[in-house]
Parts: sequence; C-alpha cells; structure tokens
Amino acid sequence: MEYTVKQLADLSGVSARTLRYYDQIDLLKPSYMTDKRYRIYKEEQVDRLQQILFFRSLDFSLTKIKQVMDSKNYSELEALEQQQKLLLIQKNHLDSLLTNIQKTIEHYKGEKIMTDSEKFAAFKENAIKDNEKKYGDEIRKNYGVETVYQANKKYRNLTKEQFTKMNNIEKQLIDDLNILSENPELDSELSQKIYLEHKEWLEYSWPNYSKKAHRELVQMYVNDGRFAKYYDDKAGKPVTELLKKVVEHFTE
Amino acid sequence: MEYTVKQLADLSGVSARTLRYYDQIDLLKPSYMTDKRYRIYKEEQVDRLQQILFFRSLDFSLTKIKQVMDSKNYSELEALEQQQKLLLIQKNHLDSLLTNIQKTIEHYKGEKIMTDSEKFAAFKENAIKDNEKKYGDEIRKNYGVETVYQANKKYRNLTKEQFTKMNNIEKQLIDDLNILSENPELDSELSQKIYLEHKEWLEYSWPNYSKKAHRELVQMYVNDGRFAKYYDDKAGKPVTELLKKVVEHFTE
DNA sequence: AATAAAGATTGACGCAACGTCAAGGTCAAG
DNA sequence: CTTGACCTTGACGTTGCGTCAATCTTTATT
Repeated sequence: MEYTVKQLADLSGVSARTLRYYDQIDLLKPSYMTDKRYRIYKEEQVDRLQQILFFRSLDFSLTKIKQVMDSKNYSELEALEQQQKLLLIQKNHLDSLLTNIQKTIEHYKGEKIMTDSEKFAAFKENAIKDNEKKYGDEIRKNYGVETVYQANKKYRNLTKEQFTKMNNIEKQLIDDLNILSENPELDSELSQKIYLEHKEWLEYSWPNYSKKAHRELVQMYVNDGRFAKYYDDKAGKPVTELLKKVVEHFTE
Repeated sequence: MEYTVKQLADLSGVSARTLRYYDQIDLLKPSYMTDKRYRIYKEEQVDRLQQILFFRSLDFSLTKIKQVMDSKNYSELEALEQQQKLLLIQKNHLDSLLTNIQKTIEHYKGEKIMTDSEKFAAFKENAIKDNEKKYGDEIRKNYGVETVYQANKKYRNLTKEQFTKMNNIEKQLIDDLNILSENPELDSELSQKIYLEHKEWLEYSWPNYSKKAHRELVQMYVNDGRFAKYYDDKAGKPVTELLKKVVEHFTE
C-alpha cells in the first residue's frame, strides 16, 4: 500500500505541511520519491508516524522523539519517566498559578481590594531606598524575594521583622554555600550550618518541618531549573546541587 | 526619580532586552527620550511595569495584558476569571497526559526492568574484565564510574545494553581525547568525533540536547574541580580543558 | 484531446517573547 | 584623551507548524 502526502495526512489526521516538515527535519522520511519528486510513504512509515504521534501526544519535543526512536538503545522507559518529571514540574507550576489567581480573584470580589500599587508599595520603598544608596545588587535581591513573596502565599503573614530575618538567613546561606563549594566536605561544621540555615529558613513558611519533605524539596530544586537558577544566580555559581547533597546528608 | 534601561532592568529583575521589546510592542513606553534617544523611565512606568509583571506571572500573554491595562472599561476581574479558565483547561490537559504516561510506564515496567543490582552486576563484570586485562589503576577508574553512577539517578532506568554502551562511548571518548591531546587540532575529524561522542553520551541522560546547554556543561566541568578530576584521572592526564575547547568549537 | 480541478512541489513569512550577538554612538571617570 | 560601562538599532535563532504564493503534475470532466 502506497500513500501520497495527502493520503497519509488524511489517514493520520496531521496536515500535509506537517509531513513535509517531518521530512525536512529527518523525523519521517518517505519510502521513496517519484521521478517528479512526489513523496511516497509505505506501511513502515505509517507505523513510524503512529509512534511519533504517540510521543507527540505526550508533549515530547520532536527532537526528543527523534532521539528516542533513532537510537536503538535509548530506553523508551527512561524517556517516558523524564517526560513525566517535566510534566509534573509543569503541573506544580500551574497549580501555583491557579492558587495565586484564585486568591487574587477573591481579593477583588471581597472588595477588600488592594490596589496593585499597594501590593508593591512595601517593596518599592525598599527599592528606592536601596537605589539611593546605589546598592544595585541589593535591589535585585529584594526583587527576587518579592517574586517568591508573590508566589508563596504563606509569606503573607510574616511581620516585617520576620521577613527581614528570612532575607538575612538566606543571604548567609548563600555565602556559606559559596564557601563550602570551594572545598565540598559534607561532614564539616560548615556543611551542618548550611543545613540548619536552610531548615530555619523553611520553618518560616512551613507549618511543620519534616526531614522527608526537606529532602523532597531540594530534589525539586535540582529538577526544576527555576529554583536552581534562583540559587545559582544569587551565588554567582552553581550551588544548588551542593545544597541538595548537604541536605540529603543531614536528613538521612 | 528617573531610570535608564539598565537601572529599571536591575530594579525590576527583567532584562534590558525585555524593556526594549515592551517599548517596541507599545506595552511599556518610556516617560521620554533624551536627545540622544536614550529611554528614560519614571515612577509611573515603574508602577506600570509592576502591573505588567504581575499579570505576566499569571501567564497572561503580553497582548492580553495590554488589552486589560489599556482598556478603561475592561474589567480586571473578568480577565482574571477568563485566565483562570484557560489555566484550568491546561491543567486538565496536563492531568490527562500524566495519566497516560503513567499507564504507559507501568506497561513498560511490567516487562523489562533491569534492577539496580543487575546493572551494578553488569558493570562489575566489565570492571573485572578490565581489571584482569589492565591492572590497578583500572580499579580506580571503575570506582570513578561507580561514583557517577550513584550520583546520577537518571542512569537507573537504562537497560543493561544502554548502560554498557554508555560506558563504551565514554571510554572511547577518553581514548580519543588522549590522542587528540598529543596534537590538539580543533578543526580535525578526531576533534569532531570527540564532540559527537560527548553529545551522544549526554543524550542518554538529557531530556533535550542543546548546544547552549552543552557549552555551559563543559564550562562547568572546568570550573568544578570534581568533574575535571574525574576526566583527568581517567585519561591519566589533563584533558578536561581540551574537551571544553572541542565542545566550544563545535557548538558555536 | 482539451480543460479544469485537485494535488504536488519548493520557498518564505508569521507567530510569542524574548536571548544573543554585532556594529557603532554616548557618558562619566581617571 | 582613553577606557569602560552603558546606550542605540538591527537582525537572526528558537518551536512546530499555518498560511500564502508561484509553479508543476496528475486526475477528472467535458
């Protein structure tokens, strides 16, 4: 059985353009070309396309699909699990967005509306002060914290003092991580200090601390690039992985 | 208070490029331009930017943000509820993907899993062979592999064949690096071979290969003594720096 | 057989939201 | 007067195609 582009398109539900594109990126090549350069597909290609569409339906990138399908020894299972991780991260992200948007909507409806400028007012105060002192870095830090502040509703009940204290602990944490990274010894006092600092920091926003949750959290840090980036940027070098190791060391 | 592009960028945490882009699409115009066409922002724009970033954090498109903010009679509440619906749809979609992928994974697992201990055994088999052939320092080499093996959970779902293949690729890579280091010519076939080997090796554990990430990784190798030591020990001489140069050469 | 309709081909631009150079002006500091 | 930091405007790259446009080839109808 042979198929032209349109026939295969109709058969599979994708567009002809898609098939030409897949040919172009070497994801799905026709069985052969006629002398007039028409693409002809056969059963083998139909099968392959089905596979492709299966992975695509799971939101695999075309690049990844190619890797998985073209490499004999690439484990499909592993690819699936990687993809699952990615999707879980996306889901977490979506969930937090939904929480935020729900809160915002409630605010509006409750007519206890904080104007947006009010929401940012406290932060701006800091920004302006800092700016006048020309400590550019500090501004960025505060802004970073502000982002977290928005994302995490739990911060909302902190007093100003607590908030400041959290910031200081975090700062110290980053510094210590920086130092430790030069001589990464998990069994050191510095290492333990880091663990305790991170724990203390967490306890400002966690209802009840558990080692298990702590371990899972740092695992998330590493898996989710946004967390890693947050810490790595602050430290000026990659320290997230180190933090993870430290925490895992003391939570066993 | 007046801000240049950089200052506002630092203050807000977005890039200068983003500000220029927002100007370009008329989302955030500067307060005025100097005679030299420098953008100058004032408080009003800072406020507006904060509004923008707030909506952006909820995954509003920039187009939508513009609509909401520029239209006097466009209800923010309505927009929020609309966005909430969109996010819920996405969430449902994600949930169904996750269900599907979970099912598929279970299906796979029902059939062919290599347990960690089995993999470890396979690895040791090789190690012993090598040990018989080569001698003491081979043992150290294999301990190195063991460390990496433990450190990277991603390896855990590789099949026996894949695991072996990865090891072989890495071995070949080291050998090639050794050869190249005697006559370091970045524009050679050997050099390219090394690049491709390292890439292939990475793709066993990376969800998405990109040249950018590849460059960053080898930069890491050099910066982080632990990585460098790993390769240098295996090669018997310092080759990490060379690997970095090779990769950078082919990822430009 | 002539003609029209259907389907095929290869470009090439467009989209979203910027990242990342490149080439070249401007400004404050030393 | 020279750095060096910061500013400007292009313009290409990214992902997965949709959507013309211009130009054959094949098939169907008259």
